[in-house]
Amino acid sequence: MRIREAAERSGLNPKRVRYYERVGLIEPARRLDNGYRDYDERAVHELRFIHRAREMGFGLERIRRLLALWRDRSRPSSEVKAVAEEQLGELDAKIRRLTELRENLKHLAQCCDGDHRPDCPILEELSREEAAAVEQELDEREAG
Amino acid sequence: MRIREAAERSGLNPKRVRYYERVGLIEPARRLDNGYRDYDERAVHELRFIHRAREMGFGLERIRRLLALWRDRSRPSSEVKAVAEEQLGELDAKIRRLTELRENLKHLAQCCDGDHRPDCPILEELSREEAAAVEQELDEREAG
DNA sequence: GATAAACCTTCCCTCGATGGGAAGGTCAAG
DNA sequence: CTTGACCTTCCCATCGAGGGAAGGTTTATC
Repeated sequence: MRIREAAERSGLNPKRVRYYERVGLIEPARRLDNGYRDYDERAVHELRFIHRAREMGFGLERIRRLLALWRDRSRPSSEVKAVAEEQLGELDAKIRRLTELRENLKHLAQCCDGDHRPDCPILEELSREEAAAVEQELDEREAG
Repeated sequence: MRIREAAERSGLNPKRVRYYERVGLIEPARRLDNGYRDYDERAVHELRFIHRAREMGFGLERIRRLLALWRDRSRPSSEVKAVAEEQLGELDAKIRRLTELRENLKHLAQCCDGDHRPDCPILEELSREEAAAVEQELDEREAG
């Protein structure tokens, strides 16, 4: 099976498959006489695993660890769960940050009339002179 | 005022200031005789504006538009609001996506015993043989 | 046997928004 | 005169790909 078929059957495309090989996520494929990569069912399974893990939002480093655990038939499920908890922690952090940004911006946007006049609390907020800048400067003078 | 001071007073660092200049977010700075960039208070105000907009989560292209509106004293606030609404839409989409990922993964992790045994619903989910793959293949055969 | 198409290969560039660091110029204090 | 703190430009790395060039192979069709 050449790369296109392996890619299609795992939900990927050839570029991504080559990329995953290049970064060492999968073993370098065997080559046919003409230099083409040659895949078997086992490889397709691994590629599908990677595809699904990407869909679930895992980064490639985390997928690398999940693959190692998957291959190890005697893994303790606690280790898999640990990877998942890490991922969950990251997701939580990102969601929290984005939600803060959203709430903040939503508030400002609600306060903006959105008419033909130039006054806008959003721009005012962005250009506000702030005590923080002064504090920062003081901090740095003292530290230096 | 040289770049370090301008950067500090706007909450940035010199690298970012040069970068913003390079991508055309700010005008190229005047140069001193020795080639050093020279900034005034107005430049610091712009840099601070950019810094705060970044903190609020805006990307540089959106900031470019906000800067243009900020400079235009006769802007209608509706245009500023429109930029903010775009940003809000993006934030919402990202949050929705991340929340879906989180709920899905949280569910799987809860179902995982997390003990010394190898059985794990997370790995099972990732390696599950799926009708979807077959369907996709069929779709593509038909299309081709 | 020619030709076109659909593949395959490697290689490099692009994205966003920086950070790191090299190599070299400038300036003030000790 | 040297040290150190600046400044300059330049290139490389990140993450996870996609785009596309340049060139080789195979398959189908005429």
